[in-house]
Amino acid sequence: MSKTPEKTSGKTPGKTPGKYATIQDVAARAGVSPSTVSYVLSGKRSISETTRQKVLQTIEEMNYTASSLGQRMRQGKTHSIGVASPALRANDWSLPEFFGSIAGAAGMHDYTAGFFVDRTPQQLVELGKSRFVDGFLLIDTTAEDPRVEALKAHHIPFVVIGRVRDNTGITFVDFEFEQVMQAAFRHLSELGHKKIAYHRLPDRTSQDINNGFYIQDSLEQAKKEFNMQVVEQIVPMYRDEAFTATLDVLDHHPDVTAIIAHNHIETLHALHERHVRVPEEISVVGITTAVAAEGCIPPLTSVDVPISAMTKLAVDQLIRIIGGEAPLDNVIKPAHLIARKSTSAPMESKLVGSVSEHF
Amino acid sequence: MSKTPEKTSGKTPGKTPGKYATIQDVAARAGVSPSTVSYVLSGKRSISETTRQKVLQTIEEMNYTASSLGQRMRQGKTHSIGVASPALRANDWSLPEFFGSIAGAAGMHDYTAGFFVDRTPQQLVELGKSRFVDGFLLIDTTAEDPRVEALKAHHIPFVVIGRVRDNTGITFVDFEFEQVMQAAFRHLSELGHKKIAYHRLPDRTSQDINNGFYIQDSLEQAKKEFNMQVVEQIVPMYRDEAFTATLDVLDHHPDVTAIIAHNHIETLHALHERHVRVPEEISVVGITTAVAAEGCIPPLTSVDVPISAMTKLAVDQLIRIIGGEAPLDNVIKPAHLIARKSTSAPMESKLVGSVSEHF
DNA sequence: CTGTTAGCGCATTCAC
DNA sequence: GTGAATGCGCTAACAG
Repeated sequence: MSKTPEKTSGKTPGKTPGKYATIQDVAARAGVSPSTVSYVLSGKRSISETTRQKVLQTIEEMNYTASSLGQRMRQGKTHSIGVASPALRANDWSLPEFFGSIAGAAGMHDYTAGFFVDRTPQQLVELGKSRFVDGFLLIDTTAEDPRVEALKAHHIPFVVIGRVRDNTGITFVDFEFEQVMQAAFRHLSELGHKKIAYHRLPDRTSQDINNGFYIQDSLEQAKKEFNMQVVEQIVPMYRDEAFTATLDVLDHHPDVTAIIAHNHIETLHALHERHVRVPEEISVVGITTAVAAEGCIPPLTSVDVPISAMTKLAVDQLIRIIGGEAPLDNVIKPAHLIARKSTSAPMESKLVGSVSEHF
Repeated sequence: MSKTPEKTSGKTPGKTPGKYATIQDVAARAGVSPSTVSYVLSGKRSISETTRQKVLQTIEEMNYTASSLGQRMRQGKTHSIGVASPALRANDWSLPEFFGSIAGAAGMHDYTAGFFVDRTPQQLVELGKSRFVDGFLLIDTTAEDPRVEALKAHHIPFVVIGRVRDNTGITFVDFEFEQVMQAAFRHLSELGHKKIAYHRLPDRTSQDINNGFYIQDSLEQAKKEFNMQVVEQIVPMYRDEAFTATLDVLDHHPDVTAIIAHNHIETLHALHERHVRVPEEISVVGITTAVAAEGCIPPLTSVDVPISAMTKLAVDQLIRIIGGEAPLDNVIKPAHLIARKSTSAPMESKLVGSVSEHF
């Protein structure tokens, strides 16, 4: 199959505008009007089979692909959404899943996702007003997030992944963090655990990240609901302190039979280093994604955060809003604990008060 | 009047019902022509201070921001680049730095970076031909990468981060992998190490990922250049096998005084588990990013891969190409070993042949 | 069933 | 120094 050697011959002789054929070129060559070509492509009205074939063939011959620039211009939309994120954490293991799923979800709607790291609210507003993007996905929101106010004030479409303190009038997709601890406590309680350790987030984190609030609340609720002794340790998320904290539990709280960990990786490494078998000697519950949990040794019992599902939903909502449709109801993805291989009934000998009873 | 009686598109001065003000609106209100407004904004020709101020003030009043849609249309460019990546590895620690730096570098040129995960060469070509993006950054290229051929055949601008087997006529930015082993060997040799272990990549990986070739070559060179005993172990990148391999070294090669590791995380964990002190008892050299290396305990001596610098350069090159300029010369970022805290002189008692000499 | 036509918002030539 | 006019490539409203 030989490609047209003379690229310039598509239109007026001597004219070499862009290097691609336009819909006009195709129409001229096929002897029809531009709108016919457009309709053949979009299928928005019926075309006689004869002309359809002719147009299709010409498109093939000229190697034509519709310019999204023209389409975007005509439609007044950029077909791209912005993901506004604060500085990226260097060791966030959920990031690949996060990026991948956003890019994938956007792609299904023929949208691109562009990433805007660490931009000011003002910059985001400019990006929106200039229609550089059609709207934003906001991630890692804080309780009082200035980006939310700014975008709202300028009527720029956005969806929050997470929540802020005052969620009235905003569209969000979040995880049911207020049930996380109950789910974990319930599971451990049913297995017979009486005394557990929890790597609590430091207060500053709790205030900065909105999830912090919900998790703290959830912990208080769980403590009321279940008769469980809890050793609380302040452990910043994503830091090596979780390693030390775990060793601390082993050293100073030998009767603890389970650990609920935000940073399960470090906890597992610490236990492994001390040759403490999981779950035979101690159970571990994480809060992470299914992919990460299944990758653990042993596969981690975890309250799974459905990142892909959440981002997909968020993208869907954003595109509804961009398209002028009313968004669906806000969704808080329920927290479910998935029992994998890192939890079991506690060792008899370690059970609180059982030492004297059994020996 | 036009045709539609109700579809007043905001042409009436001072009123912008739901849409944004256009350059026409501003011009009308300021009593000048659209081109004047345009020139005030672009500074591409001189404007009398009087009108300049008036226009600027009107822009302020009407809260006008130029539509990038119109600009893109006029310029024939989308102002967005695509990053074409195979499936994202779930535990690639360099990903945040990678994404962040690409987004940042693109932002400096007023470009967005969109991520296209796991697309076929054909899909990428369509994306380019439809001017959905202006060009591509190709990452994780293989020796014979079909994406390269496809994009080249259709004259779609692209830059490779990495290299392919035949690099004639393509623009790339890469790291000097062919010097990595020499750098590591030299450092260890200077410290006095005589016998070391290397976690070699499996052959299949070497063929799939172009880096593999260069690293293997580098290893052969280094073995010739330095008088060093080398225990080679096949270890897939990014897998737990590195953990086991490290334990193997400890168990079966007690006289090894240093390890060169592609997957330093697992190696460090294994050593930590066995209570082997780094660098007192064994030295470790990694091949990773500065950020990751500095985050290690102890801070890792490493042949640093300058991800941010490479991506920035790649983005710059791509944007030159998109703009019709000739790209600068291809760059291979030199491999430098940065000595941090994970290497030191070997233990006297472990030195090959030294046991009998000293005791 | 198909063609004509009018913009989408902007940057840029050409006139003055 | 400034304004008027011209498309960029496409879709959709309006005629046939």
